[in-house]
Amino acid sequence: MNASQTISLLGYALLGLIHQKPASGYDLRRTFSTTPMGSFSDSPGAIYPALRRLEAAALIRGRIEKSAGLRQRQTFHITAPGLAALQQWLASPITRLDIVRHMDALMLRFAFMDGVAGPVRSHDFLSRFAEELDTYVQELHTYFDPHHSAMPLSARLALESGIRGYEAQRAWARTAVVAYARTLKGRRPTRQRKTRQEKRGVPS
Amino acid sequence: MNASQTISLLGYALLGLIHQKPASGYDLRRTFSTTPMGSFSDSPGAIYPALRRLEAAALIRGRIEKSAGLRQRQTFHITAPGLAALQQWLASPITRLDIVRHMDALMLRFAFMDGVAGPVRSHDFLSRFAEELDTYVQELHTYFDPHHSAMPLSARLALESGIRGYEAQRAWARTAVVAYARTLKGRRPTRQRKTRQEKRGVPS
DNA sequence: TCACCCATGTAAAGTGTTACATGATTAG
DNA sequence: CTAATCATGTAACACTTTACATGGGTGA
Repeated sequence: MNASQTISLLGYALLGLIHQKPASGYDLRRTFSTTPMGSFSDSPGAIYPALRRLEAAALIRGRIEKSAGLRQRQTFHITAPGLAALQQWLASPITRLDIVRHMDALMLRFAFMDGVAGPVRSHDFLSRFAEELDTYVQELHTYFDPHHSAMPLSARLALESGIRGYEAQRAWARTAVVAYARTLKGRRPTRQRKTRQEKRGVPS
Repeated sequence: MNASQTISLLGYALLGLIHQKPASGYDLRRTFSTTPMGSFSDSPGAIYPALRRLEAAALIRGRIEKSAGLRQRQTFHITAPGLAALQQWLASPITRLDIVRHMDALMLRFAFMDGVAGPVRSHDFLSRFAEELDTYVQELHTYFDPHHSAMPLSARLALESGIRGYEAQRAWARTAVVAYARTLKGRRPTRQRKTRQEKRGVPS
């Protein structure tokens, strides 16, 4: 509830994973080193301090387990304020800045969205995402068209690569919106109908 | 030549831009705020200290200009060691880690490559890039195939988005390799033939 | 005169990187 | 016995972010 606390992207990644399933620091490190979440560093110097920050903010709580004869192991669980922080983060609007410089954060938010906020929110997020991508792609084109002939070949190609990347994201978002629309089959109230999310998907 | 100095990605971006054309801090800020290089922050708190670090390392040199009646303005030029550092950076191998976590750095390197190292190097870089992408895309698929059915829809889609993105990059790289091959028309010695780069493109 | 653009900077705070350290258990 | 894996941590360092500060010139 403390208004001044900020949470880094790594912090949200940890919070989201712990929400899916309680985990130790070591578990989280392994998630980062063995799954496509590998865009996060698995270094202990990043993860353990981040966990301590989350715990200090009361967003997670650790329980020491001495089950096997191994070294003590602390499993973290999410708290009510932790879940609230996660939901608030997922609900924040998509800005141009997010598109230009924080695509990774947007994708992370979306990855957690079904389990935390439900498929209706996921669908809404995707439509907004596609819209925002659309305007940015147009922006890139209006820069590219008059400038491209004066650029070195590699610079021009690099810019094209970026544009292609954003276009691919947009195409993906559009098909994903359709996938959700099919899943949410027909009736769908104006906004949402109680978030019942545990209905499908989430094994937790 | 100091072996211990490290240069941040922002530092290389500045170095590369200054190599293309001498510029002041303000010029560089405007490049970041008005072109697709906007993935870098245009905040003075990042740029001016970075410029001072580069200058302290003797990679760039600033000349004060008082041309118009405006406030003093310092234009930075690249030095011989600066160009060497840039070339060394561009020549460094493409690693898996680059693909997973530093795609932005790879694209930046490529954007500068024609002007600094010549089109032959650009072509070689792209082939290596496509190869490395290929193995990573396969890696992602071998993770995705057994896991996707157990993932929440949004998580699965987020992963698919990542895979699509890498595949788009790969497709782009392949067409770009062809574009270079056409440009380098026919004869092309085993390695390189003197780097003559000013032949085409670079307006500088 | 007021606001805005040019142009450069500083200071505090927080975070990630790198490298090192510790100690128990298990497989060969 | 040795190496690898489990499991957690600390310390130094450099970097980016954010916010503030300064001061001249220009257009309304």
